[in-house]
Amino acid sequence: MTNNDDKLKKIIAHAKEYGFVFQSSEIYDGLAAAYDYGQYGVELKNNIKNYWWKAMVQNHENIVGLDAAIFMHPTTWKASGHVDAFNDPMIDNKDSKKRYRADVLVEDYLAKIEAKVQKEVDKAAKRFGDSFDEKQFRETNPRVLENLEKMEDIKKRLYSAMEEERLEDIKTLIEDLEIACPISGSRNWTDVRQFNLMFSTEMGSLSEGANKIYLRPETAQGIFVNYLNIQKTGRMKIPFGIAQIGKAFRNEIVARQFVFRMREFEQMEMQFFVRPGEELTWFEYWKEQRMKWHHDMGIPATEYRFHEHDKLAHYANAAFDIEFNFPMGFKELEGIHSRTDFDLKAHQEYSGKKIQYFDPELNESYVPYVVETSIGLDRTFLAVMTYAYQEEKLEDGSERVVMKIPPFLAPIKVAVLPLIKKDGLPEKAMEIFDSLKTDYMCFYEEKDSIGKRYRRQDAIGTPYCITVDHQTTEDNTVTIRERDSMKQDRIGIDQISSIVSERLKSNK
RNA sequence: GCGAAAGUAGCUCAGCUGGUAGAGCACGACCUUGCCAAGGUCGGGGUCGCGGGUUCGAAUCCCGUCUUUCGCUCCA
Repeated sequence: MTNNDDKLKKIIAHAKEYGFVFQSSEIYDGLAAAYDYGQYGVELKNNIKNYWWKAMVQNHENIVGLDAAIFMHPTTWKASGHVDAFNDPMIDNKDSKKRYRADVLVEDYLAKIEAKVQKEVDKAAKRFGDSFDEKQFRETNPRVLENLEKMEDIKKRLYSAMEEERLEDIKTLIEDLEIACPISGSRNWTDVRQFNLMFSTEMGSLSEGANKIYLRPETAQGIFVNYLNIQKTGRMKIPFGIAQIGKAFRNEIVARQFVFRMREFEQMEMQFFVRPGEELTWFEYWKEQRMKWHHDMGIPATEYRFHEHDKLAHYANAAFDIEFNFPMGFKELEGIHSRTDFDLKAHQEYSGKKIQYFDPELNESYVPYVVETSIGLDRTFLAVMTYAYQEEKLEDGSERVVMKIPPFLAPIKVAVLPLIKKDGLPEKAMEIFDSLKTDYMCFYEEKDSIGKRYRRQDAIGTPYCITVDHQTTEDNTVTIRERDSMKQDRIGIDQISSIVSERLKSNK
């Protein structure tokens, strides 16, 4: 446990020192749980995206891409269920540390008054027998009237405060009513806070005046609302998929563990539309496909495992996670969900547009079922970093830190290094650098000793170093050093490109 | 949100009971060397997180505040 905490810390420190990941707005003391990808981080991230896009879109004739806007019509989130399920005012009791929905606390209080009234009514009913007129009793009995009036007053205050999101007023109401925590019995409350998973902002251009609009909490809805567009313009036949890479935003109360849980993060999602009834077959198919994608990356299979959800979300009828062995243990990396027709049906209902597919083989129309694969890009990045980060003891007793990033994902593929910075070696090396740079991300450096430069490339995971020495100027050969084995071969300059490209391919 | 810890150079940190800031590494220039983090010379860089208080004098003591990290809570 301690070792693994250390490992995460080391990865974070290494990521910063070598330009992979920086704390957001660091010069202003940083912003919690927001990170920026630096010069090498962005390369690694782009390579991961590219690997995914190729595997999903390029290699499937029936999957196409999409890049939807982050802003979406507010009704989208009503249809998806995000607005209702996550728009509650919450309040914490400082003593019991329990969190409650503030409006529910007040509602419970109202229910208690109502129960009191009911008791009064029941008592009267018993007393008067058959001649009892409940309506009349409620309208005339002073004690009942007083309570009913009180309830009306509370309701008015609560609902207007809720409607206009005056959170302080809800708290004042709770204080006025002297509502205590059912567990601790204390009235030591925090302020009421809106606990919504979605970030919101205003968009002034909507016709109904300034309107609340959300930053999407998942990329999936961008796919669902474009289902008709793509199916029609692409003449897509079921089964088919739509893939998308993009940012999503969730206002998590606690976001931590480096890039594992951030409030702004990037997802790579594919929604696969299938015939109703065939979704579980496709679910199995994608489960296997996605795991294969991870294994093909070059990280040992033992670092991954499946985890089945025992509690299903409202939209799903089957759900598996692919978990990765992060420094903090096995955690979710990707989700494969059978989302049924929940989303498309909801959008059909809210938009009034018919979202149906006419299946010529079955000769019938239906709302397609959806199998989703949704992977966290930042988490995949962290998975690669976790696997790649290695501290090695060398034979001579010295240590090196090497990022064993799968070569095809490495930020820099080739570093070109003149052995010394004179005798025309830098010029020769620059020539080689120029000949390679259009095909690969290359790096040129002539500062410091050659050993130091090798170690620096190890630290950013560069798989190959080409060293130009005096012999190069005589016979056009260089040495190529391999990152993991540290072995060197002497090869001709004209062989570099084919050797490198061959080895980069073999890893995938 | 609650609890704990921390904040001094790019990084890791030192700075004892108050006397106007240091080290190693890193960085820049030059010299020397030349295949796995070499050596030398010179140099750049910090209003010690921020605000206030005590004091002749605060990185140091006191109060407040912000931020980060960890634990708890939460988690479609």
